[in-house]
Amino acid sequence: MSSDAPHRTATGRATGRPGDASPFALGLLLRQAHWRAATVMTEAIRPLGIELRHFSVLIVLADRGPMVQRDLAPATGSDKAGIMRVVDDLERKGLAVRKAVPGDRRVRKVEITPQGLELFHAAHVAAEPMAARLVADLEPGEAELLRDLLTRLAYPAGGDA
Amino acid sequence: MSSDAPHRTATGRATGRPGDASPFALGLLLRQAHWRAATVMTEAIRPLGIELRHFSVLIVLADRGPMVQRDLAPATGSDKAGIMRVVDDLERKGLAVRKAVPGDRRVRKVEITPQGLELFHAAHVAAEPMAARLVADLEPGEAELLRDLLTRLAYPAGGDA
DNA sequence: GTCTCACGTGAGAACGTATCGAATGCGGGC
DNA sequence: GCCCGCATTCGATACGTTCTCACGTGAGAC
Repeated sequence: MSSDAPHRTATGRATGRPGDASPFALGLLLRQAHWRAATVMTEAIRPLGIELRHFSVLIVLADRGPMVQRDLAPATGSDKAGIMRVVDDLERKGLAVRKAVPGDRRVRKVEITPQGLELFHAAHVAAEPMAARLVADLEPGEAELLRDLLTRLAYPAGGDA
Repeated sequence: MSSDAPHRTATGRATGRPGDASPFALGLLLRQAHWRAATVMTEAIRPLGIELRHFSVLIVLADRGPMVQRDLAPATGSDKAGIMRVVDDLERKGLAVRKAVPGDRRVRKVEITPQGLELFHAAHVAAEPMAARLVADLEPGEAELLRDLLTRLAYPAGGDA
């Protein structure tokens, strides 16, 4: 066993376990961490009757106001067809509405309803304790540090150099 | 603006944008970061003819040796049915083989082939420069710090308290 | 004999891609 | 200046693929 690694790199091989220092370690960690966060947040908003894909659309609508479906797709990271289904669900639940745009008869502006805003706020109340549990193993200040690092990783300067 | 938030929390509302301090910010960042990492890594190993779901199985097989499909599912975070198809693909490509276990005729041990190990190594070579580009916006040492924080977030002490 | 376990298969939902239909804006021809 | 094709764009739909959950079959444990 000691002779089969004569010129191994300093990064090592992927193991998918804690301590992995391979080129794939960061991606594997992100997958695992995202899976845990998504599981926790899904459970948090489940009592409200929606899933994360619906909620991410509500976030964009609540933050940036009424929006054309065309711009909604890249903003949520989904595609047009996926947005269609989510908006269909939101409309069926009365959380958002499609409104015609006076100037253009082909575009349809999506707008969050007061009911949707109410659910949006309720989700925050429900998610706050869960979010605190997520970072329970981190020291004070480390959660903010992690957010900063992730922000720079997720949104690289200059779009995507 | 100053009158509509009499008792707002210190965390604010979810925006899905950099600077978000809501309970959902971490999850949204993890989603975005994971999406970027997965996209980069998928491109890195695409020339090898496999996808990430195949490669994550190869990682486990290369790290822990031959493995029963039953244990392979939780190790990769996938479902048993999903493992089935992935192992089918790997077997078809000659990267892994199903072997009967002498004592138990129902279990089938999955083992990586020399060809699979070769591809496993080649993937590291291809992924290393991509992984470096992923963390290009981070200062020296911050990538290791991020890995440490993510490890503690993804694998909380005591399993999942 | 019965219970449990592991593998495999099937049905259903979700996701992404490709395509269609409707509408707008533009440019050439009259 | 007005009208008619043409490319573009948005919304919506259809299709193939992938993931998830539930069930069936064969093998081992008690």
